Amino acid sequence: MSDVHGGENLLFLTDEQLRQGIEAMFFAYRGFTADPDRILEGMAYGRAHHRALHFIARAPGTTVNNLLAILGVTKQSLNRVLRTLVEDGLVESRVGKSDKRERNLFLTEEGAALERKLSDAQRSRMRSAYRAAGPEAVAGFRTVLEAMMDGEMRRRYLRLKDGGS
Amino acid sequence: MSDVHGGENLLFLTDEQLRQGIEAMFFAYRGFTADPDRILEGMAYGRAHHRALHFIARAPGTTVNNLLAILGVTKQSLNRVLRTLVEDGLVESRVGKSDKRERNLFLTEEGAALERKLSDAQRSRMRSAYRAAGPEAVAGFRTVLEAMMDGEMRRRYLRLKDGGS
DNA sequence: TTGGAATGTCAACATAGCTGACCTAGACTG
DNA sequence: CAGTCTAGGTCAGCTATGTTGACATTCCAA
Repeated sequence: MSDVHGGENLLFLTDEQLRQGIEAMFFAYRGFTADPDRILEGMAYGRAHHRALHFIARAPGTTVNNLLAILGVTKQSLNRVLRTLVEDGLVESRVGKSDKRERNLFLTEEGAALERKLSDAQRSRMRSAYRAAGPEAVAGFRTVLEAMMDGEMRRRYLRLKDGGS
Repeated sequence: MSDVHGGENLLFLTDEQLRQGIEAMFFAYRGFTADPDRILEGMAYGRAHHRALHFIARAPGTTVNNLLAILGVTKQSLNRVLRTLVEDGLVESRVGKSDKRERNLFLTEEGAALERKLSDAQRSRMRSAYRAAGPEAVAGFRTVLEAMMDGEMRRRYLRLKDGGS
């Protein structure tokens, strides 16, 4: 009965607290995407293109299937995005070496340049937020985000994070 | 010069660390929206309806203009959503008392029921994440999210958070 | 050699955002 | 009171991004 009023771990989790977390997530995500969106507006690209560029930059040579799973969209949807990126010379799609059914995706110079531009903008905001909040807050931030992911996505995230490819 | 190698606050912010934060945000947001999305799929509603319901529940009697500013969409876009919610009897739109040009928005019983269902699902995930991460991580999470918002959105968020309406 | 997996393509559609134009009603101001 | 501004609604049309379903191609593996 030492936990009768819940202690930190329960008292803490009022609906109001949770709702504030939900709203914080909503407003913060808007900030999170605002800068790349601004860069992309006017170009014929959107967030979907940004995401594709990001993960190709992150894991050069990744396959379409892998990208599909990371992004969680249908292949038709991804394909439309990928096609425009390939047509515009930002992404190169090479037939797989060991398995020729696969396509390995790479950024061209131009693609890498755009990715860097988007990435820089997004990192810059993240850097400000991290600096303003301090190292301990950042650790907590990461911990909560990880706990919020779906199991499958968490596995992918962790693999990217400390695996590499 | 005591900060010559940056101390915790700089060393910390390698591009790799920042990228991990970006990816964590991406994957976590997917989890964050997954449960309400699942509930709404099949109904004729989507995330836009969820957001409208949420903020009307949060600030009953809010005006269209206020909602517009919070959601950051055009009135045409919001109107389409609001119209279906009113037609379906989930939201009530009352002519303003002091200013009859305004419309004050309220949830009906039915609207409140759906909002609760969506909200419960989303809170439930948030609660698990908070519990798993612990109170200190939660505080850090909130701090970083606040720092990540655009100025205008941060003001709105804080007003909602400790103002009430 | 046949079955199945990986990839790509076409068509059709839904959702949710956008712009621009235009309307009414009501409020405010000279 | 006339004129202008504000809140809201609506119409038309566009874009980006997602969805299904159907189907072709390529090629690995049992």
